[in-house]
Amino acid sequence: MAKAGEGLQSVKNKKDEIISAAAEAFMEKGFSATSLDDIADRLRCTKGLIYYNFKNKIDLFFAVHRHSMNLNLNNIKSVINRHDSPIDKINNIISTHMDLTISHLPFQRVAVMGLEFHLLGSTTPQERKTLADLVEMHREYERIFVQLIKEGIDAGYFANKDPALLAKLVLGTLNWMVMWFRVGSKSMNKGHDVIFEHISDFVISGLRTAGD
Amino acid sequence: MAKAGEGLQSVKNKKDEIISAAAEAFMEKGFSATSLDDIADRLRCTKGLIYYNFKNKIDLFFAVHRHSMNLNLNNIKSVINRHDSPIDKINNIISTHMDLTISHLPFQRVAVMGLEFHLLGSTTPQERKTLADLVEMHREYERIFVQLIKEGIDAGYFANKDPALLAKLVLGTLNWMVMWFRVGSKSMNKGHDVIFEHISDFVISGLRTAGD
DNA sequence: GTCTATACTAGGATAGAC
DNA sequence: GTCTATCCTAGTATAGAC
Repeated sequence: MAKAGEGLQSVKNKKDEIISAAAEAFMEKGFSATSLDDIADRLRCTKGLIYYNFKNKIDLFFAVHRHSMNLNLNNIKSVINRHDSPIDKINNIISTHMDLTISHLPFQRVAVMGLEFHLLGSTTPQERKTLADLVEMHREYERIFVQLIKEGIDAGYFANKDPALLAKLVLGTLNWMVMWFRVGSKSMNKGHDVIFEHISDFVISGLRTAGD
Repeated sequence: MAKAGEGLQSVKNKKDEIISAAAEAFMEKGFSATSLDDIADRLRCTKGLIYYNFKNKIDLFFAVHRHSMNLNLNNIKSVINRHDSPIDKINNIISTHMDLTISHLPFQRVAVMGLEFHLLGSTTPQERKTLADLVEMHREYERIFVQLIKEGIDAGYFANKDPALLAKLVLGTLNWMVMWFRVGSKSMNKGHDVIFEHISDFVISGLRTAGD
């Protein structure tokens, strides 16, 4: 199992503290329903401090979102740079993704929320640019999956189907975890390793599409 | 391919019209960010009319959510009542779910949103009851998947793994469609049938977990 | 840097005309 | 039934004290 989330300094500056608190608040209520007072309350400070560190609410959300994507990309890249076989790479990338999900649930929730953020029309040009950057980070993340699947197909491990579609299916299975995975949940108390293994098996074998 | 969505009268009363418009608005902006004026604008009426038909905003959202779940449950039940083999049933339920997703995208989006609605604390007892009902409908829907997977395992089609977990993985793959599927999207212009087939293959083969 | 005002507005909700 | 007018709270954002 890959150790995810390293490379984050645990001594945080104020900005990082706000980002963490915001991630938790956004996870619980979503972007619009979360007030800056909600976030400030978690930090035992007032929203004045938030405005000192961030331009406004959407700016803070973007910071959280960017933090999530950096976390994901850094971890996943360190995995694919190892010289493993395609099938090992896929296995590692899957377990890294799952590990990130459970270790940083609030950030993963925000990453998913941000993905839904069409944020149609009402954004300023500056915001649009930031949003485009973030979307590009998601694309980059997805491209890594596409690439690995492609390699797996070329190596004869996986069925010869559209890698772009397959990547979306794999990411669907993995990302949906944020909907049902709860730390310390009783209904799913097998222990994470067993869950990880089952999910990994499901995805790999889905990619093989052997049966018929 | 199952024909989904029949049994909805196309001559709608006002309540249904509002529900449809609300579903579209909620899909675009989410619950909190959607104003009643947004919904009223789509209908070319004023929010007065909405308040005449629904108690308040959350009440309207619940109505949309309930509508979605009824649609889903009715369609899916008509499929499993046919006397097919387990493997055919699974195939049919998957294609029905996908068909519902693309035919009623706004409602499926709302169903997913509603699922995220922990709506923590701030709800009234009455709202809590409604919310519990809706969650129960999701559970019922999921139980159908669990049951079919169980049958598939017993019949020797699928790997002997926890059906509850497998159902979550299957539903993850399927539900995640609402995140990337766009009607008339250019990037995914294979035609729906091909996409359906690939998704179906992926899921079925994931359930088999044959490989090792 | 952090907090305490306080300004300002969007938007949920209601009363009452038609 | 549907709309107009209005109320009013919640919550973003800012100015300025400390």
